[in-house]
Amino acid sequence: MRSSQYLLSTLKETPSDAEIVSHQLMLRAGMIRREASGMYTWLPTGLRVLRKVEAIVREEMNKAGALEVLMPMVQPAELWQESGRWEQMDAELLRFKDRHQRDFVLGPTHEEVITDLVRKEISSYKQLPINMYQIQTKFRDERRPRFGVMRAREFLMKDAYSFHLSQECLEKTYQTMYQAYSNIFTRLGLDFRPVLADTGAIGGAVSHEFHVLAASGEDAIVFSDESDYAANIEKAEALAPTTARPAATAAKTEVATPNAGTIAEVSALLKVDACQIVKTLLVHAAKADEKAPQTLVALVLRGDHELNEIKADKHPLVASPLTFATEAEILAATGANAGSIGPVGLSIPVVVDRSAAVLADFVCGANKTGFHLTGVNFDRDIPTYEVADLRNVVEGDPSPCGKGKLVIKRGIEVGHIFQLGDKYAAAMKAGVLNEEGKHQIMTMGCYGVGVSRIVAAAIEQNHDEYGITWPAAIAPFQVALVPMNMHKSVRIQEATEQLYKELMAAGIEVLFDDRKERPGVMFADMELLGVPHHIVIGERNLDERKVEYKNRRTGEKLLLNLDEVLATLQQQLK
RNA sequence: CGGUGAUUAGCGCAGCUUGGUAGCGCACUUGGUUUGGGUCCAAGGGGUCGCAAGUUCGAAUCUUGCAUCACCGACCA
Repeated sequence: MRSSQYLLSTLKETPSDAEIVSHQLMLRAGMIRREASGMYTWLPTGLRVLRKVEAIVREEMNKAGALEVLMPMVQPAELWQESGRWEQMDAELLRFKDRHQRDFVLGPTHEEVITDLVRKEISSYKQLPINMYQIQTKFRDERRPRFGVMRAREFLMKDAYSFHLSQECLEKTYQTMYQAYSNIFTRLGLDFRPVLADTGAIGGAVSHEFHVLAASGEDAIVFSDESDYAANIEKAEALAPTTARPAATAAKTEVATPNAGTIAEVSALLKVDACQIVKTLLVHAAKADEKAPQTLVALVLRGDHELNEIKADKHPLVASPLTFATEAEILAATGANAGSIGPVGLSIPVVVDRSAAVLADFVCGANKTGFHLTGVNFDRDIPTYEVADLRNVVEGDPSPCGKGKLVIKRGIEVGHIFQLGDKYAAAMKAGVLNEEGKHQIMTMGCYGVGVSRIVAAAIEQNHDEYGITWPAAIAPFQVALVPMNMHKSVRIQEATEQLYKELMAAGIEVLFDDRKERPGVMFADMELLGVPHHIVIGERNLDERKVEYKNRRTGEKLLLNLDEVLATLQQQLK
């Protein structure tokens, strides 16, 4: 490709609304342009990278025995009504009507469509297992799109769905997919980790996420420093402390804490460490039955701990989805403002985190605005309560696997695999005849890869002060030809044209910068784009029939004879 | 959806307080200059100042409403 016939569209300045480095570099390198919030046009350079990611995903899926299909992006509402997700999913599901006033959705995922397909096409156990996938645009009307294509509303995803008669068979395909995903991210040249994950709204029992490690990652993932345990923080269990609760020694005392509402303020005012204070969060309670008015539940945590909303959401007393009480509800239930509430004397159920439950003589709100209690003890002062795991683990906690302590890192979720079970197949009555000739509901797995997100994640992990330093497998071009002042020198032009022809003939993806630009402009653009191998052709070395090779990532430079350029590059590209 | 902020040329921004019909840098066009790290000089093209209404002789500037965008939070395949 000659850059004079290409759309480089590089920017010298960083657009002001791009926050993270991958978004900034994708804009500056001319890879994407925003069309609306969370919706992007992929320019030629961006699309080249996207297609390479796609190709690797496709190859590995095919190798793993999955069959490629292409399902419609626009889906009829009836399927979603049948699975129950028409009601379950909120505004994230973009709904609209056609000219006949029939309801449709823009597909955020394809469990419904694939299940519908399979129940029509597959009728015998002999056709199972089957694993089908597609690489397609998804639309999720995110409340808050951000970070460019990292969290876009419209994005490219590879989604696969497998169907089985037995759990054993599902587990086998799950393992195959786990391996295929590891192969994909290894080939992409990314530093990634598979971690145990929560199954979330999609349902199912067992699930792993594949994370690319990056400081800008939206997810916290935890590792054991002594075993291979790794999990999303949402999923990681905080074990109950092994130490017994000390005996109560202090009397319950009310102290005035005017203007001290937060844990930090109370801690400073009373000179008590945050881990001896408990915080109380009021959330809406699960309805006992349709007639019961929705009331509240108090969640009690140590002052230095954070609520894990997934765990709270799953607690039987707590309404799902988890919602916090309003100021007015808090006042009505406790008689105090949010900054002064505590578990003593409440008339609503109290659920205490395991770590908070072993505290003695602790501090909490007095349920009286502007006052706290010191010397508070469970059982003595709070007769009825329940203990549960409610908090996020913190660094240094014992690993749930029993070996080692936890370390926390940040990750970008680029893949997610689920053992779904029969959730969709049962709701949509997708079954086959088994060996006994009886109708049996199938069990499902589903497996997603965020193809467009991978492009951003790869940049988060591979950049420097000059621009992108692509892993070899997904660079938009393999080699940049950078002639110095070609328009002034016939022999440079001839040498470069010759090299271009030679490299193209060898099947190498070359970007030939034939613009009438100064050297600095060309160097800056080729580095911004992150082309891995640069060949600089200048008068200086041409006297000895030599050109300069430069490696984008390592900065390594070599002087090459003109006739050894191709062989050297082929060696580098291996 | 709550909070905060923004919206003036393709990009980055100034002008707004104190109303008088728009400017700077980059990019773009032309000519020259320079040529191994985003040269320099000159001339030029490009803007219904997000939209609408209001106040006013006069609005980018003041008022009101709306829209869009971003960030923080909530939410989340």
